[in-house]
Amino acid sequence: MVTLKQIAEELGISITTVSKALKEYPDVSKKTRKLVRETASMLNYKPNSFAVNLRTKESKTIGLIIPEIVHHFFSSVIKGIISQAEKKGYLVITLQSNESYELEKKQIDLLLSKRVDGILISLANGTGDFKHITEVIEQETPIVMFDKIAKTVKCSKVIIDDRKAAYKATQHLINIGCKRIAHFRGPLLPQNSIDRFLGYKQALIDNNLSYDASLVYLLNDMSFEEGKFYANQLLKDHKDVDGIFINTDLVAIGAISEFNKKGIKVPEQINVIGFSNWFMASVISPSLTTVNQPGFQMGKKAFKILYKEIKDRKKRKNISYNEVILETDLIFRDSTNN
Amino acid sequence: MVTLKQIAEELGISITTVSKALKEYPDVSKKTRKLVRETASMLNYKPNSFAVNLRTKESKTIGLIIPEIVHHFFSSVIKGIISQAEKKGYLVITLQSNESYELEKKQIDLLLSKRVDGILISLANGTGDFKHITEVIEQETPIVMFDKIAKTVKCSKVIIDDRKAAYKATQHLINIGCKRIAHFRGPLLPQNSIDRFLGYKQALIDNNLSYDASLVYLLNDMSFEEGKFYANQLLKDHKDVDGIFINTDLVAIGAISEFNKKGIKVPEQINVIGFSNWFMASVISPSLTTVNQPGFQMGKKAFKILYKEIKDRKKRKNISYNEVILETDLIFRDSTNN
DNA sequence: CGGTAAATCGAAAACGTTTTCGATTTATTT
DNA sequence: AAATAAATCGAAAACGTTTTCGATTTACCG
Repeated sequence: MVTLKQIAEELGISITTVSKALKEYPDVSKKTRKLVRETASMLNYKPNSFAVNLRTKESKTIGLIIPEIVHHFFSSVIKGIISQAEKKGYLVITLQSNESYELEKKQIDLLLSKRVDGILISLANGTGDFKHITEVIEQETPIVMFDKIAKTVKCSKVIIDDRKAAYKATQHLINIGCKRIAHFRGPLLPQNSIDRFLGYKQALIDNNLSYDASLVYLLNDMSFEEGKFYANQLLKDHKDVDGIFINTDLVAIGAISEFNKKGIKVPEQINVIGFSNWFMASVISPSLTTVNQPGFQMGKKAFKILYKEIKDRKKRKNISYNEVILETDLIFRDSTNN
Repeated sequence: MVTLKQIAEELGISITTVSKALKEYPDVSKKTRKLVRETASMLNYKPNSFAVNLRTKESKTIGLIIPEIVHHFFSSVIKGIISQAEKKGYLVITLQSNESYELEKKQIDLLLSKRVDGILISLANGTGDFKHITEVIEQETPIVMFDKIAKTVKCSKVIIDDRKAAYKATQHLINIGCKRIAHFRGPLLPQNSIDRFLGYKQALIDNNLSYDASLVYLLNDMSFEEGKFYANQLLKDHKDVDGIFINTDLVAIGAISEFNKKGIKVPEQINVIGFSNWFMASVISPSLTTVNQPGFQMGKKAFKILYKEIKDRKKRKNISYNEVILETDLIFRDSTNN
């Protein structure tokens, strides 16, 4: 591997001058600059990033912690982050917390000890304690949370308004004439499940439809099978239900599949709205009306904010936390009688 | 940030001894070892990885280049790689080539200049020239290719036998009585499309079914819409087709969706087999018979091989290239009349 | 041509670690 | 107690870069 020293020796000048020539310092003549440039590219010189990192105290690398990689929404976020990072010359180290608080903590430590320039994180469902996050902030390493966040932690965030989105979805069900609307909700953590539930409830109340707790089903693993199971359960419990707002598309698809099997017509007998706009939502039949969750944009935005914080910290500007709420919209398809 | 120097000063001993005490060197007494350990953890010492990298010339980081992150198969591979890498103390920098040869080349350069310890890559569809890969090998940076590989390049590889898998799928169609079997094939690159086509063709020939080129449709973007389009086309061109082997699940799902729409019964009138076993294959109706492509395992295996090469190179052992072919199996579902 | 200003260069320190090898201390043996 | 062996320590170089600041050279002006 060729170093500055070798170029210097080749030309009989000092390492200093070589270094400066390669990075537009004003105190090196055009002649030697050109010379250095030429021999550098001739020898195929590549700066040793280990040395650069040590010297400049930054690695142009950020860490990313995601609960689950194999997931349409999250992989879209990853793509957004990576694409934006690459534009700014940053690389992304990705880790998966597997929805485990313990792993998440270890991974934060790992990233800090690798001295990444910043961290992007979407919290694991099980995470209820945030000391590992606040420690990052105290260490002055920029961090921004996205999607699954901790409201109480003071740092930048990029989210959607789950409550509002759920409200709009439920409102749509009401607008098209539903009177008895069920909800398949997610677990008690993360916050998103709660917010979607609250949006659902609020929409009912605001439209003078009585809120009936027995119409709300608490799911655990949010799987296709669970969708089928609770769809079946719902049919047993409440014959009069004419609409459901479901926490996530996969479950909604399970439910629709069960309805199809049982001969219940969607949307004629039951209107179904999902959440996320997974790719397959457009592909099943009937296609699924759902809330579009802009993963790619969320990733881009999250990186942009992190980038700004990294730059500000470098300039010793006092950083101000940013909280961005991305717009969601309802995608109208065939599972609702629009 | 606390350094070895600070610990040394704190205890009035040399940096050398501190360093040695922290890494099980035999020439430091148990007493001082204990002392150093204690103050290190008290001061929350974390070795500066930039310095460690510079000194040891390795970063415990590998690079990963993937054509497309938002993709069930590839995200499974990523997950496999990251999970395995973490076990061995390696971090993974992920880049997306977007199926572009030019980007792929740049990203290889980027990773090399970051001095990753090794590279994992699945080639972009457009990549027909492999100089950027052979350069990596010449630079003595371990590299292993997976899934979309270059057969002519001498390095370790992890793949499935696309040809065999396609053969088995087609054979199944024949076994259940299909006489006129169509094929929706992928573009001329990557090699995988070719191999799947060849497996299809071979199965026909081996079973004394004449190969009819007009039953093979060449797709471009492998999308849901294309699946619908060519399913429609097929119905117009060939009324007698009773089975299709389709290059990838998404297209197969498009085709089934079109058949459903047109009132063509699957599998009664047409048997359909896909490829990949995407998650949604089990979710549509009828559920899709398909070839299971073990992404997670592929990721794990690819990292394991890379890891071995990294270790071997460090020990200056002469490395031998490894070519692993993972088993695939046919998942029998409702789109074929089994 | 002398003197000043501007342009150009390089020595050296610093980043924080690892590791070699020689020095010193302690323990063991005769 | 002297000699030897074993245990313990530390100085210093090295990894390759960046950057400060002083030194040297060149250009410019009167």
